[in-house]
Amino acid sequence: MSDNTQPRTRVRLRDVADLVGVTAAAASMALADSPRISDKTKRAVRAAATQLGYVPSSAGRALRSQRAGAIALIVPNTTQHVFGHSYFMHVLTGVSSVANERDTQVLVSTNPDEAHGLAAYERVMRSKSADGAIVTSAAVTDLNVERLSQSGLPVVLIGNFPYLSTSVSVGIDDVGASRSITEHLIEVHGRTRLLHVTGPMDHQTAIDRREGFLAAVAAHDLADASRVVEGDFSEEAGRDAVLGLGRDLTGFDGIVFANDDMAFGGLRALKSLGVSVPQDISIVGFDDFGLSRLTTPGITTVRVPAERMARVATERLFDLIEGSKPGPSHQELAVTLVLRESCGCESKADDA
Amino acid sequence: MSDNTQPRTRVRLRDVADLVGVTAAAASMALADSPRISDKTKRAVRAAATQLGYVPSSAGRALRSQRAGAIALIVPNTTQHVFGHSYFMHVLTGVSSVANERDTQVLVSTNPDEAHGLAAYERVMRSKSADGAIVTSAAVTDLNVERLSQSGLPVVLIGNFPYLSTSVSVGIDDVGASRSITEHLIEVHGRTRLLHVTGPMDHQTAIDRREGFLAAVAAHDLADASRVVEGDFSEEAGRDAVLGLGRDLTGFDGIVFANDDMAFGGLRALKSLGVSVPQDISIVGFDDFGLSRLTTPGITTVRVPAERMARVATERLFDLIEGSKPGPSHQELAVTLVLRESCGCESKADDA
DNA sequence: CTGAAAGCGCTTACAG
DNA sequence: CTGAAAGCGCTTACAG
Repeated sequence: MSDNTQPRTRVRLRDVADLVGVTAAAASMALADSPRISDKTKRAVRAAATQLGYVPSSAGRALRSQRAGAIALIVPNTTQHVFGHSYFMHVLTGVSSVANERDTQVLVSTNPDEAHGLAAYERVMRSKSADGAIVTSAAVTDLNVERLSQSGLPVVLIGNFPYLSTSVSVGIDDVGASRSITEHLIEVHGRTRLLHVTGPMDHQTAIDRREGFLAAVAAHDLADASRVVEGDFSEEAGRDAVLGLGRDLTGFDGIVFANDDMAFGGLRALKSLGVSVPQDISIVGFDDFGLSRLTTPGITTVRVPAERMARVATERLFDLIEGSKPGPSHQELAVTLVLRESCGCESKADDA
Repeated sequence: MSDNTQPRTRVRLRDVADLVGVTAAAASMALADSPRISDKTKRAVRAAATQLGYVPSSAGRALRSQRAGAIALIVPNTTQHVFGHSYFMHVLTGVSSVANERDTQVLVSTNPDEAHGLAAYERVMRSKSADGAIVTSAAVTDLNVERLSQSGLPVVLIGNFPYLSTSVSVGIDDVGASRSITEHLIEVHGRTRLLHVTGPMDHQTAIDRREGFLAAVAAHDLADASRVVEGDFSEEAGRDAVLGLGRDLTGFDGIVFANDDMAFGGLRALKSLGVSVPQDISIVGFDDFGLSRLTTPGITTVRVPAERMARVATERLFDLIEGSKPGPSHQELAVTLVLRESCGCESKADDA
C-alpha cells in the first residue's frame, strides 16, 4: 500500500524535524532515544524519518561527533606474497561481521602508497576516515606497524609481536603448534630424519615455527638427523627446497613446511621426482586457509583460526575505541591439528 | 635530521594557515593549487603543512564538498555460497588499485543487514558514506541490485544483467566461452556424450553457460547423447551430480561443469568411483580463480579475468561519479581457455 | 526541563 | 584580484 517512492534527493534531519514541527536538535535527540524527548515526539519523529527515508549523513555526524563510524583493515603491501587470498578473506569476514553488529563501516586500506610520503594507513588514521585499525602484518621489521601502534591511535594487531609488547594483539602459539605437528610426525608416524623449510626469517611466524620444530627434534634427540632450510612461504620456495636437496633428499623421511603453500610446492616437486608421499616421505604444512584440502594427497596441517582471530581483534578494537576494558594486551587462540593423508594418516571423508 | 615528532593532536587547516599568516580559505586554495594563490604563498603553505603533518579531515571535506571520497564494494549476502574467496579477492584487488590511484577509500559493505529494514548497501549510499558502488552480485532475482542501479546513484555492476539493460556493467561472454570449452572437448578430444552440470538457474552466469553448452552440442549434432543436470556452483553439487548418475555414468565421456568448484567435487567423486580422468571421462570447469590448478589432474577451465573486470568497472564508476564519458553501458572482456590435464591435454609445466 | 545557538573542518561563493 | 563569510548536516553544550 505505502508505495512511497524513495526520494532521490537527500533528506536532511531538518526535513524530518520540519515535518514533525520540532527543531533539528530535538529530532536528533529523538532518534537517539534521549530521555529528554517525550515518547510522543519520539514516535512522531521516527515515523517522519521512515516516511521520508531519512538516513543520517555520515559526514555531518562524523564531523560533529569526531567519530568516523568506520574502522580500517590494513593490508600491508607484502600481503600478496606472504599471505594468501583465503587468509585475507577470512580476516575480512571476521572484521566485517563484528563491525556490522556495531553499525560501523569497514575500510580496506592497501599500503603501497609510498608516493605520498606517508604510509597509506597512517593517512587513513590521520584523516579521521577511520576510528581505529586492524593490522595484519607480519614482518618484524615493519616500522610502520610500530609507529602506528605507538601513535596512540586505536590499533589491534593480528599476529605475534614480541617487539611491540605494549600493543594489543591477537595471535596463536606458533611455537607450540609447530612443535605439536612435528611431534605428530615423530610419535605417530615414526619419522626420525626431519627437514624443516622455514618462512622468511624477518617474519615472526617463521621464527616461531622454526623454534617449535627445533624444540621437537631436540626433545626427541633427532637434532643430528634433522636440517633446516630457509624458504619464504611461497610455493616456489617449497619446490626449490626439495629440488635443492638433490641426492641428500633420501636422507629425510619427513618434511615440516612452515606453511601450506610451500608444502604444496614441495609435494609437487616430490611427485616429479617419483618420491611418494606419504610412503617415502611424510609432509605437513601450516595454516589450512584452503589449499591444503584440495591437493592429492591432502596436506596435514595446523588450522589457524583466521576468522576468529579477526573477530576477537575487532572486538578488542572497539573496546579501545570506546576507551573501556583494558584487558590483556595479547591474546592467544587455540589451533587445531588437521590430519589428512600427507603425513601418513588414513584418508578421511571429505572435510568441508 | 628533521626529527619532527608527529603531532598526536589533530592539525587543522587553520593551524597551517596561522603558521603561514594567511586565512584557512587561502591555505585551502594553496593546497588545491588554485591559480588565485601566488607561488610564494603556495610554497609556504605546503611547507607548513608538511612541517605540521597536516592531513585533511575527511569529514570536513566530505561535508563541504558533498563528496565522500570513498567508493563501496558491495558483497551480496549470497557471495559466500556462489563465489569463492579468491574471486572476491581478485575483485577487491582490482577495485583497490584503481581507487588508490584516485586517492579514494574503499568501503567493503556486506549485505545481510536486513535487520535494519534497508539493504546495507542502500544505507551506505544514502548516508553518503560512498560516492558510488561496485556491485558484484549474480542472482537475477536480486531486486536490491535493480533498485540500487535505478536509483540514480552511480553504480557499476560486474557481470551480465540483461534485465537491467540501462545499467552500466562489465562482464564476459559466458555463452561464447562455455560453447568454446565444450567444443574443445568435442573437437580436440573427440568426446561425443556430454553432461553439463549447471549453476543455480536464478544466476545469469548459470543460464548463459548452459546456453553455450547446448549450442555446442546442437551444432555438433550431439544433443541426443547429452544431458543437463542442475547444480548450484558448490563442490557438493558437483559430487552429487556425478554420484546421482549411478550406472548412467558410463553413458558419458565428458562433463562440462559450470564452475571449478563443482568440477572439483565431480573429480573427487569420479576418483572415488574408480573412474579415471581424463582417460575415461574428460572434465572441464569454469572460472580459474585458484582451485583448478591445485588439483590432480589440473582442471581445464575458462579463466575469468576478475581483477581486470573490477579495474574496468571501477574506472567506469569514476566516470559516472565525475559525470563524464557516458560510454557503452555494457562492456565485455575477453576470456582465456586454460588447458590443463582434466580434459586430456598434456600436462604443462607449472602455470603460476 | 526545553529551546535554539554554536561549532566540528573544510571549501565555495560572495562581497569588496 | 583578494579577503573573509557562509554553510555543508549534524549533535553537544549552553542559555533560558
